[in-house]
Amino acid sequence: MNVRQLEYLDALARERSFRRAAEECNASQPAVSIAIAKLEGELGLELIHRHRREAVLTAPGEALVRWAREALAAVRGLTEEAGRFAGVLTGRLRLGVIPTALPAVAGITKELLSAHPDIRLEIRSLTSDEIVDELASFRIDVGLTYLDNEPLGAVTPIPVYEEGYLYLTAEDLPGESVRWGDLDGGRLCLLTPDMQNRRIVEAALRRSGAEVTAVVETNSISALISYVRAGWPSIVPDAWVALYGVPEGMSAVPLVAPEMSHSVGLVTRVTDLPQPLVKAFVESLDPPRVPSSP
Amino acid sequence: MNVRQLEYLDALARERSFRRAAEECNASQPAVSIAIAKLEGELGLELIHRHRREAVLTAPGEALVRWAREALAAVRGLTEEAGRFAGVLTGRLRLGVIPTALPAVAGITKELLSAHPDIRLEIRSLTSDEIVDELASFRIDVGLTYLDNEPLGAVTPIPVYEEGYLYLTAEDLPGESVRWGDLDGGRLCLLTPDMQNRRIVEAALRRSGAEVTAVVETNSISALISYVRAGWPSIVPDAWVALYGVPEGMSAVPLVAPEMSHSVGLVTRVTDLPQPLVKAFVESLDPPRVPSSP
DNA sequence: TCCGATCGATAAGCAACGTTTATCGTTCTG
DNA sequence: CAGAACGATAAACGTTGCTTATCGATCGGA
Repeated sequence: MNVRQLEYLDALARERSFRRAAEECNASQPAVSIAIAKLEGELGLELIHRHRREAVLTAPGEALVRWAREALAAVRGLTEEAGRFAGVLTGRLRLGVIPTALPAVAGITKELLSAHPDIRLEIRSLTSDEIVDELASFRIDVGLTYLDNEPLGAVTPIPVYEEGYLYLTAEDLPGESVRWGDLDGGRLCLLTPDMQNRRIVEAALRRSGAEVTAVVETNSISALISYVRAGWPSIVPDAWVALYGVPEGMSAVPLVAPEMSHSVGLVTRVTDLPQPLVKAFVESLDPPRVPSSP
Repeated sequence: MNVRQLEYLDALARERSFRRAAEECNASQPAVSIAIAKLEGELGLELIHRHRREAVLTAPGEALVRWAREALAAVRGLTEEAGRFAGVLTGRLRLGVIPTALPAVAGITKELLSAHPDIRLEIRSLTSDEIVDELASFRIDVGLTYLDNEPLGAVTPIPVYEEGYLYLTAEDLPGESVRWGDLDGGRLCLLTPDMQNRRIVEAALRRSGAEVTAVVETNSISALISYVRAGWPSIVPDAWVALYGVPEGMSAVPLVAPEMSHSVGLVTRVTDLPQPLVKAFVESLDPPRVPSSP
């Protein structure tokens, strides 16, 4: 049994292709073929259906890859810990982020990167559900998501900042703020219902008795803002405005009555042996940062 | 990085000797020397103080061996799982047992062994503290210990049987039972105070206001019973009597007022990915067994 | 139905690795 | 001071894992 075999198996499970798995591991396709065949021989099991066009794991393969990932995570932990002792933290920290928190991610990770220049970051935009999944299967190390809204999996939450909500429109607004109730009857552009931010907004509107029409739904906040320019107002997280500023010709005012906010923060796997990179990341947040423009 | 290197490191940490570590891994001493040197080279760290006579881990070594054990446990899990799918559960299940529960261990594991003849058992007599330690450092897989008395570590408890207490003496006893209070002023032979059973007995005596003299203290229950023969009564767990029967010329009666019992059971590491061998063991306990003579 | 693309398995050659036995220098012990 | 035990080193050897090149099989589109 070899660590390399486990890496191949993991990549194979993820990519469903010998070629792509080999590429991901910086190896040749036969290397993966042979290594997996040898692993199957050692274990006396078929791990992969080879007759199909798509390389799909068998039931045993599916079960075993979980252990492989567990082992690989430990090996990664070992390597990171070694780097820590050698004075330089190295390795790739894989971060899953919900779309609405993406503008905040640079501010949050700034300290970590400057303190440990050898760390590489991998940022992936994921839904909150995907974050829980990928954490559990060791495909990301840390998630950045809502902490207080919907049930999380078996994760350790670390609050980072409070997300507030702004009303963004192309009109000139008279006041300093808008009440949720004022939006009643409005025609808005909102995120798609599969995104948690949309569900948060819906709940706030419902609580204040406002009914709105979602004229446009999108899962991209950039698209959202472009629709605001085109005339449909929207509700956006304040972090986005902090990053881009208020676009020319638009106004952004806080939504009040009530002034709502939701806690956004990191989630990590629960473990009694924390990954050094993750530990360094969390410690670099001290004192807790709020998102700010660069 | 190689699984074999991690095995060597683990064995080295345990044995504090290159030679013994090599022996434990069925390898030659230079194999271990070279592998560790190579690992140190890869990580850029000194893992072991070599100048001393005793090979002792450095601080980084101590930290890294924890990750190594984590990885090795996952590899073991993978192997066991593979065996499960192949139809035969194989591997060694390492069981740590408090001395007073030793007579029960055969009864508890009987089902597992007959259901899976390829499983090998390793039974080690440990104190309850050691059980928690060795579980955490992956040196045993399951513990058999008291569940309800003193704080356990981060373990999952599974009750197995209730341990009751008998008064064992070489005299003829008139009644069917003895009250704890009746022992006041007695001269007994008891286990040493570092054993949890002794602390349980002390607490029971204190509660019923009885004061006794521990004429002989021992950490071996066999020695205890030999002293009973020699004339000093004692208090023994009922499991021992169930195994050996009441020795010739002695009497054993339950201690009552109150009739006390303590829960004895298995403890396992908390994990969301249970070891197949451990899982099979726990499932083999269904329905819960009580210790019985063979 | 056939051609081309893509997939994974196989073959052959090669370099690197892990292991062994034998031996050396050092350190603790009686 | 002699002997034993320890770990490092050297040399030799078999194995492993990797590469490139190629094959047979399968799927999709004209």
